[in-house]
Amino acid sequence: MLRFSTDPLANPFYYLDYLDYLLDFVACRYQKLLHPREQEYLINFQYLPKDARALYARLLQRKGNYFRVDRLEYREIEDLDRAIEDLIAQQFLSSIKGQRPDLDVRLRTKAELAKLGALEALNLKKASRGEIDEAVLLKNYPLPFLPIIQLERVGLFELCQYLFFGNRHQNISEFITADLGIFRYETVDLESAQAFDDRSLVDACRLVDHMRGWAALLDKESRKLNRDPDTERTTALAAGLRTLTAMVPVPEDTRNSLLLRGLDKLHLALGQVHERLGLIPEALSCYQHTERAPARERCARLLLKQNQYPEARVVCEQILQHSVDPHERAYASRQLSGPKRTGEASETRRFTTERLILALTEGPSVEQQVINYLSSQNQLAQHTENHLYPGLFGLFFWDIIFAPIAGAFHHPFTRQPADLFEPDFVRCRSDLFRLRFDELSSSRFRAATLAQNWHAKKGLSNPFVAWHSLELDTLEYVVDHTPWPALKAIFERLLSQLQTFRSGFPDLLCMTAEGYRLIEVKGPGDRLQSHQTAWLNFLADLGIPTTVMHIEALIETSGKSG
DNA sequence: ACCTAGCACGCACCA
DNA sequence: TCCCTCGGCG
DNA sequence: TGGTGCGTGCTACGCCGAGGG
Ligand SMILES: [Mn+2]
Ligand SMILES: [Mn+2]
Repeated sequence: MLRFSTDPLANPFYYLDYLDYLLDFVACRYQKLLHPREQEYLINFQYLPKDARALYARLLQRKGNYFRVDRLEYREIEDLDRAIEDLIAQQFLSSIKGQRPDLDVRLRTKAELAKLGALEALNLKKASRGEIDEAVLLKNYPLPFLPIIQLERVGLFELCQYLFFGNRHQNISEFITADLGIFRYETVDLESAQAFDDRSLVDACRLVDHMRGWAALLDKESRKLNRDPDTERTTALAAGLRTLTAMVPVPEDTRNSLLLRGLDKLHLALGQVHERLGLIPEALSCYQHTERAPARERCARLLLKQNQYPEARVVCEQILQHSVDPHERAYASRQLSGPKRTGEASETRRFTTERLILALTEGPSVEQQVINYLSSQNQLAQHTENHLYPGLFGLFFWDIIFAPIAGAFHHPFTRQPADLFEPDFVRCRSDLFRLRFDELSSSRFRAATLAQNWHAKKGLSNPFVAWHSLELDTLEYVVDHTPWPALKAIFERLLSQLQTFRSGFPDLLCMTAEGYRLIEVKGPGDRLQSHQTAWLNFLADLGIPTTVMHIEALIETSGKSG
């Protein structure tokens, strides 16, 4: 693995080691994807003095692009002014000199503005921060010079980061949290690892990511406008939404799943905002660009709203034919089964249902209170929910999940292979899976693999294994008390669509000497969700005792009235 | 994949 | 005055 | 009354301190 030290005493420039590693990694593997100008800037950067590179690395990790020089305090950087000069000379920083009066206000604290008399002069003693910024700027209140620098070339470093991680949310701090052991990652083979091999694809992915960011902003704005309406802002939002929607690219290379996944989510997000604004036809056309759930369901609902019954019916039939998403399927079958009658569920329930009256208290969760109750009845229960069978899956198939398939891993901080939730994840590893299923039919192999991987991998990130909420004993107990055909069927269902079927498992595992049962707790007002019903039925069909426990609050009859 | 995903909860609306 | 959020940090 | 739809909030490293209310 990587040899780093995050100890600032022993290695004051530890964070620069990380940036250097990342840039070097990118320069080696992605040189062909970088434009000549970009390569040039990266070389210039590496030739800068250490202080300058360190300052840049520090600022790159901070929020925003503008910084007050008088507020910079980094002990390891000996000559700050020199570092700033060097960075400015190579255009990695620029100096803001009076061109941005808004920054002169925004980067000062309220206390500072008060001391300068701005608040008193403009009657802003009780104003909020936002009002102050606006008013001081508007009134052009004279403020003394404030040295401010602007971070430049941010886009280039974002590009490098994107090439390294293959996503927008991981950054240099991964190096630190990993080195400190806060997150631990499986070691993966990075010999020929490349996240991208085509610049236009990188640009497309980054564009889609940016657009999703804007879509998220519009989403937030539309929620706000739903709460307190404002016609002017609604018009502006609709215009922005139209513009953004018109900009959505049509992918040239439809084989790249990273891009397609981003586009799917973008279409869904835009459709939802349109819906919230009541722009039904526009929402429909967004949803029609993707088959990712719940796009088809939203289509059906909107068509119904427009009284286009035959069209809605067709979409529902498509859902039942092509979608595995339990929510979509439940909706579609409800619609197609005609006018609903009470008590008639779309899918017959094969699990049992119980009622339990408890004196519910404030603090602990309903699930915990049921565990306490069961414990008072001498029954041992744990809140395992989505961690039990997926956890077993993760441990039994660990080496297959992290198998060195081409393109699956491209940096050292990988939680999961890039194609984990793609439809052909299993197909690309079909021999491995076939063999493993064979091996697992031996109870001895199951026991050995479970314990072995538990100890060998303990603490390493795996999307299916929640180390903190599980114990080996519990897993061994469940493996011992589940017939292999049932376990196999659960794994196969999981594998049929990992993203969809990794959730919806019952809350509690309740263990006795003879065997276990699974309990989904439903507090007052809580209801079964479609994917929960689907798993409950599936598990019950396998002969695993499965119960929904509806909790009713014990009403206190004595005490104060009212 | 914290620029998410899964879960519970609360309220409105309907027959 | 306290309390809360958020950003910086290892 | 139960069945729905839909919005919200919580939680994910944890500590510390500045800033704001
Ligand atoms: Mn639950
Ligand atoms: Mn529950």
